[in-house]
Amino acid sequence: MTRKKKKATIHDISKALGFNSSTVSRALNDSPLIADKTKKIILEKSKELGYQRNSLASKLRTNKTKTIGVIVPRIARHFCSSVIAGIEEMAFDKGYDVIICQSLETVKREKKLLDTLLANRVDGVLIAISMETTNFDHLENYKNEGFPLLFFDRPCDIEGCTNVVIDDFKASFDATEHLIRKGCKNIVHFSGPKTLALYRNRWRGYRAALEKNNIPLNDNYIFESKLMEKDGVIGAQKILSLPEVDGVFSANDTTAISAMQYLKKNGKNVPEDIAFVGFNNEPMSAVFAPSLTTIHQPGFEMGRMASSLLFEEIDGTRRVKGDQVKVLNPELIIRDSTSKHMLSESI
Amino acid sequence: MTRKKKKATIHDISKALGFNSSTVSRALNDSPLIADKTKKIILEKSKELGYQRNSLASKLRTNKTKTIGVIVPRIARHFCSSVIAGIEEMAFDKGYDVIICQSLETVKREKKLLDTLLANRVDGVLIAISMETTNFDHLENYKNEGFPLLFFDRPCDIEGCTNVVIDDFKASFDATEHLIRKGCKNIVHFSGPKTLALYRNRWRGYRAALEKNNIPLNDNYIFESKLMEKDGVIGAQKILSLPEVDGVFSANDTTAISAMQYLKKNGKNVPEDIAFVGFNNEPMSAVFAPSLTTIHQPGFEMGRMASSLLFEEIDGTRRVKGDQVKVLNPELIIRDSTSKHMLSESI
DNA sequence: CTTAAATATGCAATCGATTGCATTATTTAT
DNA sequence: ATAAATAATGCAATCGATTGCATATTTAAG
Repeated sequence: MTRKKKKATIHDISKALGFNSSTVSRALNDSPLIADKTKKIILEKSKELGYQRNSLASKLRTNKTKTIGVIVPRIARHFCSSVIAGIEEMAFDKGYDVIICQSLETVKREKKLLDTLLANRVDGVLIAISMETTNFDHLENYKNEGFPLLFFDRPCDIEGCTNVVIDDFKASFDATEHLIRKGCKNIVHFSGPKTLALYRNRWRGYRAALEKNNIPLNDNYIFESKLMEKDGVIGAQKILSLPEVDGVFSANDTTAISAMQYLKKNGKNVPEDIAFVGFNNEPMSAVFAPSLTTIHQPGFEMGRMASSLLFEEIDGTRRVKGDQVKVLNPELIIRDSTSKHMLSESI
Repeated sequence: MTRKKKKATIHDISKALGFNSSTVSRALNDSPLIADKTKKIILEKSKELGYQRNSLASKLRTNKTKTIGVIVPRIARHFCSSVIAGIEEMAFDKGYDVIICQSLETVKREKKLLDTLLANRVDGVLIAISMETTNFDHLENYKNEGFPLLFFDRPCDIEGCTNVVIDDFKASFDATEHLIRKGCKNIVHFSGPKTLALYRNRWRGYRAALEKNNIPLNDNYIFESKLMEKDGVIGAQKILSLPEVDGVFSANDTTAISAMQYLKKNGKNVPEDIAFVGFNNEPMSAVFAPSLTTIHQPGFEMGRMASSLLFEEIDGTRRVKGDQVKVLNPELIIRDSTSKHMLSESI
């Protein structure tokens, strides 16, 4: 009873009507070769039989899957899901399907997913590599098969690949300078793994802002971690032992908030004692008290941009030589966590 | 140069070695029919040629895709992504691939996604239906094809389908009674669309708790909406015109927090003037001040449970007659938004 | 040293849709 | 009215892997 019904095929339609299956196929694809009258008959029969194209067969034959793969570290991450939203919108317009996967920040899963996508012959892949990914062989191999591969958010220097990123350097520069303008002199930076270009760039932006404002660099002020919640607590503890610290620029919001919570519990006031700037503009950052000044990344736009570039590559409109980089502009969102020292503001 | 390389097939291996392609196929599938010596030779050659199975061909031939589809309203939602995490873990163990899709709460997309999954001949589908879904024909049709279909979170009464849900009634009952114990007498309920069984159950739980405690029901206290952020603002405005209200049980956290923000801005104190209980245990609920008392749903567990039931159905271990329901237990997480009136606590 | 049994490999059909080329039916032009 | 052009349909190969059955090879048993 719940036995899997055999689904109708073009051959069933063909037999039922006396047309050849090639005619049926063409009719269902609305080919101009087929007479309108015939199309109508075939379409009706196909509805009657509950026909539905077997994509597997079609994809096998045509060697085109009209499907792209997307690998993100974690789909629950607000930024990732905005990018996905952008990708899906664009893909929908172009008639592509999207397979979404999460690497959970591990290379092992990343490799496996890439293999699966390849086995399913997706037409191209969009990827934000995992934090663990320091060796790029699997990505290069994939690229060498001749399939379009495009990096977003976390850039990667592979011949023939496009990178779509935001200007992390500028964003971090602005964020840090904002702290400086608010009067901060001793600014800690919560950095992610420097193996990722993205975190290196944020770190560079931070340093550049200090240098430009003649504030000496202090290596003790750089806390490198995976930027998880617990790393915020660890960071806050370190800060408590550095009483001169009056500002923090964190490379993500989660860690910033976790640190602020810990500091608040331990008698420090934000922003009066220590000002905070985060990165990512997570929903919780607007809701936390004090609300967190942070960098908004145009995730949705990035998704649209990345996918449209990928589609151009797939249909041959665009050829990538060397490596190409598209840079999107982030935006500093000023909130309460940096509202101190209004006096020293230039406005 | 970036030309798509033709990928090696079993026939290439077969030609290169002089074995028949069927032997190659069996060898690559580690069939006991093939001599170990031969397997080794074939495996080596396949590596040399960079062979990778064409899943499309394999799936077409075997009529088994080893892939399941998951449709959720929105992958960014914390609860959804925990369910997905649970599903992926289980699927990984069983050697299944997972295609994740989001309906964005629209029936139109839901239908389209179901079609696409069907066209790709997934072995089964897990779905949390969209808020708009009041007509179940597309789901029944899918089910009638004889494919396993399983509902989670948002139950749906279709012959032969299993539902995996949490006990919304009990959770809401507990949540409401918690407010009552804290001394609330005039409790508003933010409800979702009553077309969804889930929200009906939460509403029933709320009513039952009031009845049990001899608190009169008041229809003016039921605010029905789609539970978006803006609905929290609307709810808060209504509350301001009902000065006797001293508690709110919201069917989700987002709306609760948005309402609390608005009330705070307008001079009301939470929990002193109005206590709040939410639903879902979103990350931001722990971080908002005051932190929100809420219902935690075991999303991860639900994902594991739902997918393992689906796999049993796929491999025929389990047969579903009528409709089967698995109920998981939610947990009340008590935080600051209900910390008033400690005196009246029984403890 | 046969014969039966067991092991290893090959052959060919199959899954369902697509498509180049061939064929037939219908128009159009002369 | 007939040749030429155009439109509509059919034939058969193809995509790549799998698998029931047939065949060949080896091993074991008598």
